[in-house]
Amino acid sequence: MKTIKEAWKAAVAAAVADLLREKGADPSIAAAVVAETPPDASMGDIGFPMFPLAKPLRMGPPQIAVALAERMASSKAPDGVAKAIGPYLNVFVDRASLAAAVLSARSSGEAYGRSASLAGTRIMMEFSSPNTNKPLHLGHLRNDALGESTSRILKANGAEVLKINLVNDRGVHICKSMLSYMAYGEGRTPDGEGMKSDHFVGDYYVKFNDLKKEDPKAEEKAQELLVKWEAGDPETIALWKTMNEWAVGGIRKTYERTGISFDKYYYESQIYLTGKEEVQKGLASGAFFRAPDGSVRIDLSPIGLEEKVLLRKDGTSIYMTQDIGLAIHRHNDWPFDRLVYVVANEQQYHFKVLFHILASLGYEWARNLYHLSYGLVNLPEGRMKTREGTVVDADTLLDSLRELAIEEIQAKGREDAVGDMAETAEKIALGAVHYYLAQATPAKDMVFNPKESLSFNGNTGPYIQYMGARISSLLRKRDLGEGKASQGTVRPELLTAESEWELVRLVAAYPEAVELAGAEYNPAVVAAHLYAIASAFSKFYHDEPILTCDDADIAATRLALSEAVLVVLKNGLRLLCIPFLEAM
RNA sequence: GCGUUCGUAGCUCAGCUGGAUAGAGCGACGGACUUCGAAUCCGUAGGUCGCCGGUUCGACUCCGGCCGGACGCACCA
Repeated sequence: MKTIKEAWKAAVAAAVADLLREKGADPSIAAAVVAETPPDASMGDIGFPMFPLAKPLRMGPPQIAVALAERMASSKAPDGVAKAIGPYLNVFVDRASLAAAVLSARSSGEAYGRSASLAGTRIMMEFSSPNTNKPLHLGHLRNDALGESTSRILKANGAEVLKINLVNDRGVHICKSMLSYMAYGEGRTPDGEGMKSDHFVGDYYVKFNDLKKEDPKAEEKAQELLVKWEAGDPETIALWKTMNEWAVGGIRKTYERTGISFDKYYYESQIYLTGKEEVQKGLASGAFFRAPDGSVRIDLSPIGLEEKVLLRKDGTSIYMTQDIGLAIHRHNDWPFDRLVYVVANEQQYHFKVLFHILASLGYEWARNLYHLSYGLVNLPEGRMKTREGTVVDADTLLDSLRELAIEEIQAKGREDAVGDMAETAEKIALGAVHYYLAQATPAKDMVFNPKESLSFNGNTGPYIQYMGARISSLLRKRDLGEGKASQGTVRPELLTAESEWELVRLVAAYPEAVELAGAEYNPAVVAAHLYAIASAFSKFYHDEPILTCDDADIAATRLALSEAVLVVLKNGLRLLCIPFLEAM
């Protein structure tokens, strides 16, 4: 579709340039013609507004459209016709040729929707970044889904992507769960208690609140424990290691469950001291300065901010120091063209400053750092709060969604048709969550309504999965010899119904959606497109007989269209980390 | 106070980067299964796109100012 659009755009621009020359106007403005999509297929497939040409041509937009339509009719144009519709010049592309192109998507398989728009670009994606004192919650699920699916989308556009996870495994919050375990643990283990290990650790972190009530010095003691940890106290390190293994082990299980993976893990405990040297270098080069109190700072007035401390007067580093060192360290590990940080929008200031600092140090690649900022996930009752116990934990959420999916399968009596019911239910649950998270624009805060995501109706992941399952069912039946499709010939020109044409257009436009999603780091673009296709297919399926069609050629062609739709659904769902289901 | 960001149907979200009558889903109401899977489809109701100006042939979209919410403005991470 893209190439067709561009061919028409070039043809229209050429005709406009001719017209401008005839009228003695500057022909160079013809290059600025814009191609858009008319609101309704009955108005054409590509639209060119004539308004901007009115002044230079000293003609009304409708007359310009007419003049151009005549000119294009006699000249050599791509397949299709251009018509004047009011102040627009609209192109009706040749349906048979576009349909033929769309049906060929079947043989492209997984390659359909890939582009080379980012070929040769190395992109490092940092996401998830869990703390090792508690299990993942709903907010992490948004981060993970955004990071993983954006990575897949970038790869689909030809980029080489390295996914990395920075585990926050040190600090006073980690010490709190350790202190709490020292007080209440009595040598218990996750295995002994039959608990998922990250939840086990998380429970002790929560119990720290009890500890504070019993022991007013608990906060102080946590600080002291951190000092012991930094000093390398063997007993402290041993407990820290044990509890971290529990936490990280459990978190990794959740990643496996949700289909998230990383190419490389970084641990904060191993790198939190890096960056000091870089700050010293910056001091030497004059990018930073030493304040009267002895601390090292940077003047941020060039970006409209004040000063930022980079090294304390005692020479110890802070969060920013660490991130400076880490970015440089990573670029040495794997020289990237771009580095994308998937981090909540509350850290916008941090990244703005970080990027400026790295640029001040003279790193060329610092210009291609990007903070993929996303909003909070709230509940209908308001914000999730650890203290109030309103945090929706990821495993529990998936468990309850799975239970609901099982109930639904049972209610429809599809236990046998589905095969492994537990596995199917799990995939539906994952589809529900990942789609719900994907369909919202990343930058915005969103409300997660558990009840709504469970409904499996309307604009949801399961709805899209369902359309995939229906098409799969048609293909199974065809393979079993049902219907006449296998005796017919696929003839693209037979796709004449409006619902068929709508599907052709949407399948044809899918690669552009993937490209746009990549350019914007926005999986919601793919989600919206998939829903549009699923919805259009549902209408088509309802209105037109496919397998049961009497005409063998029509049956074969409609089935071929369904297969093309299936290719898009499969490819698109994969980009969104939503499992595809043959049956549900 | 300053900065960033968001404000579209009762609720949850789209709106192709400035174009044609502002769209979906949920919820409400009313229809469609002896026929390829009804986890579906069709219809009705519901909007001064927060408010006021500006730029433009044209603004939900860009600019300015208000109003309202969120998040920042650490020698915490």
